[in-house]
Amino acid sequence: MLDAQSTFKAIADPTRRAIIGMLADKEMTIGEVTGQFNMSRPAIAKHLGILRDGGLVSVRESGRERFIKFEPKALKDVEEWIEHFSHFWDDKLSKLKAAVEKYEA
Amino acid sequence: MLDAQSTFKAIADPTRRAIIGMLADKEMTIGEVTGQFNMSRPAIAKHLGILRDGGLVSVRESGRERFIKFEPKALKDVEEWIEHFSHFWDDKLSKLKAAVEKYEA
DNA sequence: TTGACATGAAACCATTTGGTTTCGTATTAA
DNA sequence: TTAATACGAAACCAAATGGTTTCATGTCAA
Repeated sequence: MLDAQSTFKAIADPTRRAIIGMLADKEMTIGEVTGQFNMSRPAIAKHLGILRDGGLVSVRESGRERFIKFEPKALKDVEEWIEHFSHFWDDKLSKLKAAVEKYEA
Repeated sequence: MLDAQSTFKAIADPTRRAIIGMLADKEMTIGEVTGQFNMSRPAIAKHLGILRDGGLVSVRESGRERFIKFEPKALKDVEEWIEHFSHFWDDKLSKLKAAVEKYEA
């Protein structure tokens, strides 16, 4: 069902945000991700599990490896929540952008 | 110093996101906010403290009351982190928007 | 086929989180 | 002046969080 809560929880941790940043560039195995942190593999695996619960990554198994891939949709959902408040910092230019969006739709 | 971490932590809780939603409309006292939840006042006061740590609200004292006000800047910071990944769902139209933004700047 | 590799899973631990109740203290209203 | 109001602060608690170590298992390579 991918509820928003699990996504917000997932991005609340700095290690997990760093992982997302790495995975945005390319798929990585759990071992490769672990190599980027001073932390045990099980700890990283737990973080990846939470990221998956939050819909932020998917897993592809290949032999004994697991390739982790960034899934942007969940992040887009968070962005849309924030957009509810964007009129606070939106100016006229941003309203133009919104109009353009509407035109496209 | 308003580090991003405290802001991400602040919005990770559903009660706190609900509080933000209410405060977007108008300033409220701690008692008023509490009245909207089935939760004790100290619990709400703690949430408000975390929101303040995250830069999401400010407090104005007036007599025995504390008026809580939504502060959008911190949310904008979160949005900007997400924007780092927006090219995943951006299409050509969004690139136009980006171009317009650049033109303005 | 044997050993190294990549991972899952479980048990465990300290700290943080999200809540409570209780009590103290200004401030306002009657 | 007295009582109710709006809040802060402290003590406390259960559960969640973020980490560890240990062990088991399937897969690949020599």
